[in-house]
Amino acid sequence: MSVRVRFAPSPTGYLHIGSARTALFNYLYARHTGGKFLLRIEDTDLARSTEESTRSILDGLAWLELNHDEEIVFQSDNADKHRETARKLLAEGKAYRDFTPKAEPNEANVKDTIKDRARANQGEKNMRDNPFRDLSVEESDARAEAGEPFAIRLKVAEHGRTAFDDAVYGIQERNYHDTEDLVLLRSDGHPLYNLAVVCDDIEMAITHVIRGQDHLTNTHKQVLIYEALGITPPTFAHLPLIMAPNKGKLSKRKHGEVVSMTTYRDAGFLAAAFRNFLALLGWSASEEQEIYSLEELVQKFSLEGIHRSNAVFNFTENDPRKWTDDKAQWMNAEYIRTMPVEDLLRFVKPELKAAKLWRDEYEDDDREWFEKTINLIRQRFFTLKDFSKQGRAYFSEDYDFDPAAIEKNLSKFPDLKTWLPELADRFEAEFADKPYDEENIEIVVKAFTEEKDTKLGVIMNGARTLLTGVAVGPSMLSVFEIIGLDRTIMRLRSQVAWT
RNA sequence: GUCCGGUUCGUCUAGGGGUUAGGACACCGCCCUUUCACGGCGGCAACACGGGUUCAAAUCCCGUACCGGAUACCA
Repeated sequence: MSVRVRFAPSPTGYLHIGSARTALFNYLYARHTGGKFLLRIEDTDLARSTEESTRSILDGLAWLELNHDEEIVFQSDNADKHRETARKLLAEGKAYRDFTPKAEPNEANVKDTIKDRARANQGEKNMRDNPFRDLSVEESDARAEAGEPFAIRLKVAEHGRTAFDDAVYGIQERNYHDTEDLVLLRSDGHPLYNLAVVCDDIEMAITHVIRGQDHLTNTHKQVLIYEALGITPPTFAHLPLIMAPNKGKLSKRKHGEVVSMTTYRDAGFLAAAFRNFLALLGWSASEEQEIYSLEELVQKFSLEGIHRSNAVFNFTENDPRKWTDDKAQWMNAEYIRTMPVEDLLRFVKPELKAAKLWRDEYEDDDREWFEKTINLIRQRFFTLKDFSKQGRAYFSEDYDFDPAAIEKNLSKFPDLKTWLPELADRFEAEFADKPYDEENIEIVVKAFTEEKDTKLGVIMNGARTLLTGVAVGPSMLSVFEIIGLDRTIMRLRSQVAWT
């Protein structure tokens, strides 16, 4: 039977880094096995689901290039089928009506309330003590017909255990004793998560459920539903969780945008690099290679390579340099400086366009210059943003001067205020009749340096500041050449940086 | 509380009876260089703890600690 997996996010926010990795693993497994990667939006929680969130998640997946097969399934569209299934189980005596009035959840802190309640039970709670569990069919029917509201709960047997062989965690067993008679259908008629998931997974013919480890207990409940339905459950593979630096939960509320996929897109990350980084969080091919193309990931991915322990997404709040995981930043830089230039150009173009630095000539008349420039400046860049920020001076006359660069390379050497314009004159004279290339530039600048009885670095770094606005970059000889004679002369004469 | 899971450098990880416990990122130092966040070389740094089993344990077993997850008419 061919593999069918699904990524099933609930649209209650943007695409979280953990969800993105789950999607990636599902995608890789599907492609590796030649199966299908399906998408299902779990929007059964009407109160929290939003269309905007769905769009944001879809955007995130599109950015990561995790294209799904077949039509997107919206879980809410299947509510009738879910209800039908619940009624079927009720009719078969595998579920029962619970007429207990619905308890309103404490809005403020649902999680804590639940935890406190569970703790208060001291683990002594009998999961089978629901008074309506053994209500006679006649009475149950009568009360329902009389219009009394009820929820439908699964009737979990007194003795026995659920068991499944997790592809990552191995054999998982749980006594029925520890599982409550879970609610399948709310008293307002809305199907609940566990029921909906099972129905849809069956409907979609899912063969492998790959999802976060936080679903481990849900899986036992779902196995129960499969058993009640008489259907063989799919294979489960639970993924270790991605934690915050303090090993606590990585949450949208506490950690903000670092966990959102769109943040990385907007910060100038390459999808390929981030995908690569994500793939290595909780999975490895048991080898030392770390840079993988998508094709390699697809080829090497296996459920066996998934780890059992949680991974930390490492970043330091309030440290701009380490706002996100170091390795993710390094990997992005690695991609930027090593990928084929032609590929990189496709990503640089929209970046420059967005910054209003793009000129169509870069694709025809100036293509050679453009490619050479990108190739030169990418060596020290970390993100696509750097092309429009640090690299701005290569594409525009309207660029800023980094105060630190001025301080370091200009202010300390007041002579440069007259020397640099002088160098401009020298360039103008010297290059009137010879090629403005690195070799000749070096000769001229060195001669100039000797005349002024100063160090080469003083002239070079002063020029760098004037020509590029920043203190870092490629070899100055290359910079002179790539900026071109006219712009070099103009910028060396300019006094704006000095004011 | 109860159930479940986990624990190798700061982080991501390799190794699953005999290894100088390997790599990557980060950090530090040196080199290259006109500066530099490129590059090169090097350094720091880990088997949670306690018992077993064994000639031999990071590796197998048990316990403890710690961390995490779940515990809802949320998903």
